[in-house]
Amino acid sequence: MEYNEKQLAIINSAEKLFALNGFDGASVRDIAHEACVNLAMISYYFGSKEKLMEAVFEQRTTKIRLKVENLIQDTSIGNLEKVNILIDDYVDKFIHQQEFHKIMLREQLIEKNTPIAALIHELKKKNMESIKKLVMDGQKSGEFKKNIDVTLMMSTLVGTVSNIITCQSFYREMNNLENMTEIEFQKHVRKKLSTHLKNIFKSILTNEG
Amino acid sequence: MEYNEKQLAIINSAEKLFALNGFDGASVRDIAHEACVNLAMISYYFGSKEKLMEAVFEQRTTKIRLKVENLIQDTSIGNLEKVNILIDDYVDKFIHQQEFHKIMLREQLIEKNTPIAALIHELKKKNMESIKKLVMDGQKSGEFKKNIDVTLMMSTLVGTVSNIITCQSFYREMNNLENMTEIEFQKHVRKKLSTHLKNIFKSILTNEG
DNA sequence: AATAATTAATCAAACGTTTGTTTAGTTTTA
DNA sequence: TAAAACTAAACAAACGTTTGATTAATTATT
Repeated sequence: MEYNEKQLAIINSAEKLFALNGFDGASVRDIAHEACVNLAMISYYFGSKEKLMEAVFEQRTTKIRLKVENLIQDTSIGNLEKVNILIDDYVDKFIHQQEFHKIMLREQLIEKNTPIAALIHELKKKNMESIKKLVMDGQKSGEFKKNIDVTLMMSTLVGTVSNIITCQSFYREMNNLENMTEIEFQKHVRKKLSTHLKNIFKSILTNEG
Repeated sequence: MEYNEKQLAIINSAEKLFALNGFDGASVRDIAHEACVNLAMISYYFGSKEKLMEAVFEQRTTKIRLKVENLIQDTSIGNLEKVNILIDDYVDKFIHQQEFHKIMLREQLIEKNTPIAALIHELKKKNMESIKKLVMDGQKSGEFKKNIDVTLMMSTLVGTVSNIITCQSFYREMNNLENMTEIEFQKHVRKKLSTHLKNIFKSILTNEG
């Protein structure tokens, strides 16, 4: 879908306010005001608030799919190295699209079969299948051990990153990082998360001693 | 606070619907209907919807504090064993109070200084301090290694459990557990999460080979 | 190239619902 | 019989959406 400037302004404002206040908590009036457009333009362009939410998803999910497919093909990289690249990719995506990820977290708490729930489900399933394949490759080559619960492992990846991002201010407080600028802090967290998760994954996947 | 039967019915219904639809998504009419009480009873007993939410928190957080304080005192248990007990305690609490934890997850996405945000913050801070102390004890005794990021470690605990509980149906689907009863599944997840997290924590905390 | 016709974009105002809360009255309890 | 518990109805405010009018931009016609 191609959007003009005004439509993109609405989508960006919607993303921001949906992330902050939730779908029901963010009124179309607030979104219109934030985007500096007339209230009626939202219905005019997107049809409804619900459809606007779908547009936000459509706009963001296109870029969000992990680059696993291409990565798996590459024969010049070891499988553990591939996993490490994947971790960094995931951490980066989450940090740089925090608001959208917050919407996703919220949406997953609703156990209804909305069109958005279907989009999220498909996205997760595709990623999971790719990663399962990657783990199997590592097991065949002898790099990884047997009996790995990939779902559980991915929950640790996704869960840890989600938690840190959701509780940023708490993390800052606990580690006396309140004076860091936003960019400094992002860099710090990125590095910390990366090494933390790589260590965990190494311990889950290999028989390192 | 002491609540009568009707008040408890309201609190329970509110917990359920807040977890499912969020604060704004759950109307007081829905809550009243679910609790089989007249709409006006909510204002009558709790004053407002906001105060009802606070009552839900007050009612649940009293039981939720991890039993770390007592645990730390106990000299008959090793520190790694204490950590393992803590993990089981946390997993159990999360599984048996899923709805309340979903509300907490949602509430943490809102970056506003609501009374509830303050309650959550205090709860987390107290737990974090206790666990930091526990880790330090383990380091002094030589059981644990140095340079442990406790915040990051706790993010992995909380994040992994949250993620699995939030995405239960996805976890079931990925592991072909759709036919399990709710209780069987809870037992299964409990065991899986427990061993998974204990392995991770052992690897984070000790120099095991 | 100038004008008419058509479409798209924009807006303030109003629509009908639903929202949380209150009222004023009734029933129950002690 | 006074206080507490309870209710149906009404309240104003906020909600998402639609309307009808107006302006800007594009296309068609002469």
